[in-house]
Amino acid sequence: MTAVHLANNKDYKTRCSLCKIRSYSFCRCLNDDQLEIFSKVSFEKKFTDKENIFLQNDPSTHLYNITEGNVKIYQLLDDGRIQIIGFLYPGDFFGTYKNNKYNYSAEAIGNLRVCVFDQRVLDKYMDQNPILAKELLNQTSYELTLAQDRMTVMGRLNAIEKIAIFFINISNQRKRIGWQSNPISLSMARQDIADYLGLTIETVSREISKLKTSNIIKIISSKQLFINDIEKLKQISKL
Amino acid sequence: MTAVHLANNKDYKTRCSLCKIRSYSFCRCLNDDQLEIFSKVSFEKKFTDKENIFLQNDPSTHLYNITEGNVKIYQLLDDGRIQIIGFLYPGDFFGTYKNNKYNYSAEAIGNLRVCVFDQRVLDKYMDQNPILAKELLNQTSYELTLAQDRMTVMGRLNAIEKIAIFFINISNQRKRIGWQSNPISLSMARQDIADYLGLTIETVSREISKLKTSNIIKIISSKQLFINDIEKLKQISKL
DNA sequence: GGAATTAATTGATTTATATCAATTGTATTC
DNA sequence: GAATACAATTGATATAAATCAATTAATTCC
Repeated sequence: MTAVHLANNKDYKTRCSLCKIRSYSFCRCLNDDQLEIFSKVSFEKKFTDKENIFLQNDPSTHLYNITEGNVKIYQLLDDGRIQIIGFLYPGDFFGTYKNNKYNYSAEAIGNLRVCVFDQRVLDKYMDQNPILAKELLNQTSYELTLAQDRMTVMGRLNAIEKIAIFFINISNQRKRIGWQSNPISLSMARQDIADYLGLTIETVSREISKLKTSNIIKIISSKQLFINDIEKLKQISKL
Repeated sequence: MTAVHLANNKDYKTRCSLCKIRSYSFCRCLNDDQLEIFSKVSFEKKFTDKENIFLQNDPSTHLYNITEGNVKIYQLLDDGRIQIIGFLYPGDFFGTYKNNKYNYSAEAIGNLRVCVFDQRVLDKYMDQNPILAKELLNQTSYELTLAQDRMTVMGRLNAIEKIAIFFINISNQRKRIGWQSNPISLSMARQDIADYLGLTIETVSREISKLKTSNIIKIISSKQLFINDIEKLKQISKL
């Protein structure tokens, strides 16, 4: 088959056209013809649990889009202190669209499938497809508002308030991708929650226990919990 | 003069073509012809010290670009706690490019001049000028990396480390716009520094005093200080 | 399925920062 | 230029969260 033949054949299935999470992803803005080309400027890659996708300060060459699994992005200090910047889900993108080095390290949580884009190729592609540039701008702007909200959480909320908003956010995240919002599952370890909220594992554990004792949540298992009183939880979170 | 006449007359000066901070601003990506049109989709507005440009949760209609002066953007909690998200300088933009409401309040520090863009008009303009969409994406991506760095500062650095990195950032910011990097001026009050770093005014004051006692900085006046030992300051900041 | 390993919880104590309070320093105003 | 108001510093104490330590719970692996 020639390239022209491929482009004209409506039945031919590209990787993109088969993609299940496309409607949650930045590439949703592209039509079938655009997608045809788009699937040629990207490729798929797999990672396993705890595998690094890239490290902070590595020369940044690619942008990644999650198609399956979860990713943890984090920054490390010389003395070993860690700050988890975010937990990412299918449809989320990470890496960098431009800049010269990655601003954080990225690690797979469980089995992971990502769509990989070469920065320069993506950049060129956008010149022909302003709609994609606008969509990426949209998504990045939204990411920025989330990051700004998190500054307030990190700077001004106390431990119990941080935990409360963390649970509410997970619940909302589930709703957003069409899952039931209530029994929520904590895919990450307690230490990861601590490193995400700027607390210690002991404080996280204690505050969760307090929420349990006051019957606001019910611990099904250490990684699975039921929110008994969402209103009280919202009230505690202050946001 | 007709519109055609205007567009062809190279001597005609639009507001944009006279703008002094354009080279530091997202509109630097536009050529003269594009700028001609661009200056018609924006207008100028002035604010005085402590005046609000907009409040958090106001319906978001405009994007602002600072041409002169400084802006403080912040989030408020019901109980009065405040988190300053950022201090903005000429060339910085704020507000929102899309979304339905502003994610923070914005207030003028001193006399302020801004360039105001209607969201919808800007959005349409980008369809014709992908270069502008890409430039805004670039800038927003960069903003996002700064916000991510700040998560680590807020979540994992202690008071003295926060103050150190704050001073270093101001020094770098000055370099970036071509000012001398050393005697730095703190245009904001101690309380604002505290609200920016997630500390109290007393802690900020004490930590600054410690840096003075250990001769790392020299206080010229409460709003003007000289960095004696930038290396030691960097070392403290951990970043 | 029991031993070994790792993760999470709970307790005791310390510590960094907040809070409360007073003082000093710096503008502003008449 | 004294009087007033506001901003910044310094001191004493309280407290939320960290640290250190032990125990319990949940996985992993022969």
